[in-house]
Amino acid sequence: MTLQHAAQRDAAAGGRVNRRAAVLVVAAQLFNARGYEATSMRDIALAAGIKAGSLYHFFAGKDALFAAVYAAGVREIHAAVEGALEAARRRDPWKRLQLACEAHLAALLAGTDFASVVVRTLPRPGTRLDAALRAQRDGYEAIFRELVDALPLAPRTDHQLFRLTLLGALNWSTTWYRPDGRRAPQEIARRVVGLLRSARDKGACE
Amino acid sequence: MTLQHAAQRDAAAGGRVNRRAAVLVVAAQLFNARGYEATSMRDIALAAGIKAGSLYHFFAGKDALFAAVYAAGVREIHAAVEGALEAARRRDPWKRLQLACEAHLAALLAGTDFASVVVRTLPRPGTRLDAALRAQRDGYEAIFRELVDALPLAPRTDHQLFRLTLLGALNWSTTWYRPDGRRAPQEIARRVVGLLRSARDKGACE
Amino acid sequence: MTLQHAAQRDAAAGGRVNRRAAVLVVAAQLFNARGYEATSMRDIALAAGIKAGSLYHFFAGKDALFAAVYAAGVREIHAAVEGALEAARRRDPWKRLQLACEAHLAALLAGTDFASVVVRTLPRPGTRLDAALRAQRDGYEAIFRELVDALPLAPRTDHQLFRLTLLGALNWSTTWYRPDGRRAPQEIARRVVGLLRSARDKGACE
Amino acid sequence: MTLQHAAQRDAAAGGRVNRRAAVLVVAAQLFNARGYEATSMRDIALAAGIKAGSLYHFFAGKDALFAAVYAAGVREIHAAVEGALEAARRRDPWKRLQLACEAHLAALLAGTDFASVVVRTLPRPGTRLDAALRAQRDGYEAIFRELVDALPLAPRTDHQLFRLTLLGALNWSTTWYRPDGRRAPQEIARRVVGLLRSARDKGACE
DNA sequence: GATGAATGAGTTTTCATTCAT
DNA sequence: GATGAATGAAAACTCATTCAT
Repeated sequence: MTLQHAAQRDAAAGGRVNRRAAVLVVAAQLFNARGYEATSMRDIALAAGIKAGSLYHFFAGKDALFAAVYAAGVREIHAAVEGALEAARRRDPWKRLQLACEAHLAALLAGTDFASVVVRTLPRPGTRLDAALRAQRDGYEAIFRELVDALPLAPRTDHQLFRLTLLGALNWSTTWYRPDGRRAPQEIARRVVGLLRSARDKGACE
Repeated sequence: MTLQHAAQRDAAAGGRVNRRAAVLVVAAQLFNARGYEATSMRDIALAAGIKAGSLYHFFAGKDALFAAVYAAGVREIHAAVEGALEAARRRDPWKRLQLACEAHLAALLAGTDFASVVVRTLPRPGTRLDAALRAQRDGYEAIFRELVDALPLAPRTDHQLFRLTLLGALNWSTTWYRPDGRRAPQEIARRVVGLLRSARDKGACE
Repeated sequence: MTLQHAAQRDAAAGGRVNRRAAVLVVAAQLFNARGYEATSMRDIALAAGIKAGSLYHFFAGKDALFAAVYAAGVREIHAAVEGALEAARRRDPWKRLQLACEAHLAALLAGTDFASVVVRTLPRPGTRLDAALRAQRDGYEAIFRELVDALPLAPRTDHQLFRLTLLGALNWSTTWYRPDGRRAPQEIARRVVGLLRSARDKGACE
Repeated sequence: MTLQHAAQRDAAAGGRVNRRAAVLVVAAQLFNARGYEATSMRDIALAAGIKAGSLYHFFAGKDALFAAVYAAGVREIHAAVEGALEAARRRDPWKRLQLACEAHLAALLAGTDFASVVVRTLPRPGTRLDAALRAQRDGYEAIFRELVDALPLAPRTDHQLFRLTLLGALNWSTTWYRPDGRRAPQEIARRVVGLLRSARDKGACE
């Protein structure tokens, strides 16, 4: 959001201010639409209105550019979720989880391309890039570890698997969600949490 | 499974038998490990022990080869799930869903590369390839539509979202599952279903 | 003509008789439509209803196949012109030239693809193929040398250039002639000869 | 001419100046010597002293490169003929036609490879390239339409066929002309026009 | 005769990257 | 900062030809 706004402001101002930010924005769009491999540096340069060689003034290479996009994506989701939790500091654990999920999914499905990239453009496993990005993502997911651990779940519930199931269901929605659908991202998130809540916190069945 | 076995048998026999099947197997491995774009026809040919040009005797092009791999994957998962359901024809709906999920996840996480490709190597959206593969997958997912519709879910439950949540959680596990983990695919599947079950069916525990 | 008829007869008879002739026919079509380089042996095989490898039972290679097509074309034009001249043995030289030109142009523009290939698909100069084909064509063009030499042209007329001008004008028509045009090949030929005749044989101007 | 001179000057100067022009020159040579299909981008790059990939900085592809060569050829012939006509504005129609033909044939037979390509390297009919080039050529040939229409030809003479005959005879000479021949291009042109003139214009000799 | 498989050399084209200007 | 030129490596794919069956 921030990045995109900055870029748009610059462009509108005919400004030379933050070319780097503008590059990031179009790169995010393209990576998101076509994937990492299928997006060429030339494509990005063209969309950014500069020449391919100029990209290397801002980023060491394609990997670095992608990493920057990814990092921006993680920051964006992170900020959205933290913001939501900030505003609900005193609510009960389920409500907090629900709000976090709503923010998470809104960022993924209705936010900028930066957020989508994080979930949709998986770095090739095993690469150096992969390790770097994984670290970023893990930092973010720690939030959900805390949120889930705070839930009054039945004993013997596997908290880790609960978290992975929840995030998996949410993240997977990027493969089927269509913006014109009849459910807004927030509602989807609320309902998914609802599916996993039910009798969970009454300690009933395992 | 069949394909891989056939190919290995042939190779072991020093046989000339089914080169096409052997190509499919290594292609599945590579597509799975690196993704579609990052896997070159040369890589596949090299791994298959033939020259790159020879691939075009068996497959019209890279797209066609990928489609064949994908189709084999869908068939494999489909067969596994249908087999499991066949053997449990008289069981209650939740049990049937659980068995289907176990078979689904076992195929994805412990099966051949064909199965994994279906979930992990998403074709670029909008391509002709994408449409073709989507059709194949949709056919398979119809099974789960039936299984979910058969559940005694609380009224006003969104069946579609229930199904998408379940499959999302299962499919997403391909991004975090490690074979050396302490949970077998079947157990993971059982527990995920458990998380979604709980009091869903009017509070009764299985 | 002969070749094509033979091939059609064979095909109609479901016959296995003269596969070679059938290959020649489709090769002529393709060479004519696309040129030598742009026509692949596979294309030819496909159009002939056989597999590419089988072509090599009939022809030593692509060059040989083309040479055979070309030779058939030369023979065809040759036969047409000789036939016309045969039937006009006693006519005056201009009439004989006119009839020859009519036959020549009819073969090129309204005959089989064999004839067109001779004029439209020039072999790459300098190749062995080129030399071979040039010989064939030269044999044929000798006819026109005789016909032109028999004309009562004004003294000091360059007979060779007259012949080259005439044949050039005729042959070049393959680049602009459209079958739906308002002039039939024979009429075109007659008129071209007419343009070159005029006062020629009155000994007037040079 | 201009292009070639520029390129040669650059090369002689060891200059870095106009690589694009140099590429055009060698491309014209090769297209002319071998034809479109038989000339590879590698061949051109090699002859131009650059790597194959570098060609794509100057031309979008092989088609575009050929089109550029062809356009240069048309321009060249066009300029030569217009120049000749310019210098003979007040001459009689037959003389003007003769001068145009001389310029045309000199360009084809003794000019650069650009000019020859126009007549000798026919694009495959039906392709997009074909249509583009045909338009270029048609523009040029309009000159001859005017020149022929200005002739005092006998009534009922088909002007179009007269023009096609003339140009056909001239253009076809590229298939038999050898530079060491005893007739210079201009003389050939003059004589061809002479053959078509004769008593055409009401029996008067020039 | 016929063919399916295979190949080696080739095709056009793309791409991330470098660097002198 | 910016770029035009250049490159080396690689991409997908084609092709004429061979040969065991």
